[in-house]
Amino acid sequence: MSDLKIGIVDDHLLFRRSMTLLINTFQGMQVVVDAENGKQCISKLITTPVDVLLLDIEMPVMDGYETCKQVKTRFPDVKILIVSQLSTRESIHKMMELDAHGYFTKNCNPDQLESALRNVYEEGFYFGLELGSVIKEAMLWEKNNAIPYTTSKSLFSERELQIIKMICKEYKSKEIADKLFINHRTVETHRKNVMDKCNAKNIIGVILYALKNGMITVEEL
Amino acid sequence: MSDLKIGIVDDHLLFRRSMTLLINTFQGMQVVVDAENGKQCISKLITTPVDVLLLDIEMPVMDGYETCKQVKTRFPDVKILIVSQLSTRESIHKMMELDAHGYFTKNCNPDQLESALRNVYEEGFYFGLELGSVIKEAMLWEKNNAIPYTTSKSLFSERELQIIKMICKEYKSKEIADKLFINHRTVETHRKNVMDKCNAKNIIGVILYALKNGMITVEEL
DNA sequence: TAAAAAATCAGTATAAACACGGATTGCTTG
DNA sequence: CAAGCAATCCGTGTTTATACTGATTTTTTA
Repeated sequence: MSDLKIGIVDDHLLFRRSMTLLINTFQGMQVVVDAENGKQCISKLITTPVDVLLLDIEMPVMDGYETCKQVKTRFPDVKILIVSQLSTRESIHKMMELDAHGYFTKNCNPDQLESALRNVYEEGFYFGLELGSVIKEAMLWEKNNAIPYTTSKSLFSERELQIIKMICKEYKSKEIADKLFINHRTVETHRKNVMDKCNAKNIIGVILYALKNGMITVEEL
Repeated sequence: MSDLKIGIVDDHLLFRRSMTLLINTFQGMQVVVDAENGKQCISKLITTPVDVLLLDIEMPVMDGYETCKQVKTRFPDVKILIVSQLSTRESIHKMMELDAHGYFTKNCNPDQLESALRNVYEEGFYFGLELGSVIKEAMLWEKNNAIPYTTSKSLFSERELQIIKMICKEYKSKEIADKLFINHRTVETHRKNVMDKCNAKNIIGVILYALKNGMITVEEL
């Protein structure tokens, strides 16, 4: 049986190189693709096939979410393993929507990485143990258990998040209202609601809350 | 001659382990200390001396700046090499104030890491090549050259940054004024000034500008 | 299908932020 | 020393955001 071919996509060269070294110490695995962003990754995959792709979420040029989508459609056999600093409900849910094959944080144990790569290839999916509580709750939900799924949803609705992002673009309530064709008082209601949701005294608290929890990123603004 | 003893301080286990592997491939180097934060690092250094300490800036519990200070006073022979995602003027200047022995970003080349470790130990300092432009300007300044240092200073003054941080804590101008024993109109003047400095329409623009440029971080808030 | 949540609109009032002026003090620097 | 800048103070007025209410419609979900 030939080696398991691994690809790494991360914007930090040092991380890529040291990870390559680490992975090459694992029996029967070999890193064959190394890209610093999604665009580069896609073009490399055309000439060099991989079995499992290690994909960072936070990247410039083309981020992990977009890359994941494209790889799945263009190279459906490639298993995708998301690597991230974030372990929020939101980012995990977002990944599940994308139907990636695994997820673990940079805090994970090297042994976990080895099993992650194997599991993803052999069984098709892997979850880092450090995400246990989140996964447990999701499974309980699947079993129609007492813990309702709604409690684990994103704190903000899509609309609210949209408005928060526009506030970050320095738009005033009136301007946002005009762009969304709604009343400016509605925008103000949304502002009030999101402030209540995260116990913020003003909208700045909401923005920083969203940033801390990865609902929005500095890069996208 | 015995091996160069290296210590790694970073909150990401995976990064520490893979870096350890990478460094151990370098001739005459060995990682002997591995800590996930400044506190743990200090206690480990008491029993296990190192020659060079790889120090991450962004960490919970005790960050890189504080750790650097403490290591320098308690273990003056240890050379400190800062590893960071940031390569802003501010963070570099901050490091220079702390009198660390080297600085490079996580984007650097593995070969650079090897030379960094050697240079730091043998010559006492190292700068990553990717910081070239910043260093060049700093050197030109030292030579009393045409490029004035003031043009490369942080956009915001210390006072302004202090106030921006307090705004992020959801304090109102009046509350900030009370805490700093100044007039609330003065705080408003500061708000106006920083908005002008980065062409922001409101204070939210200033906060996001500061975040984008690493003057403040989501973690510290 | 009934209940819950999200999205919408709105009145009244106050508080806070921002705009545009101007000014003084002290410190650094060419 | 003159110029520049940071930090401080302030008056006047407008705009925006927030507080405290209440409500309807549509969508989602249990």
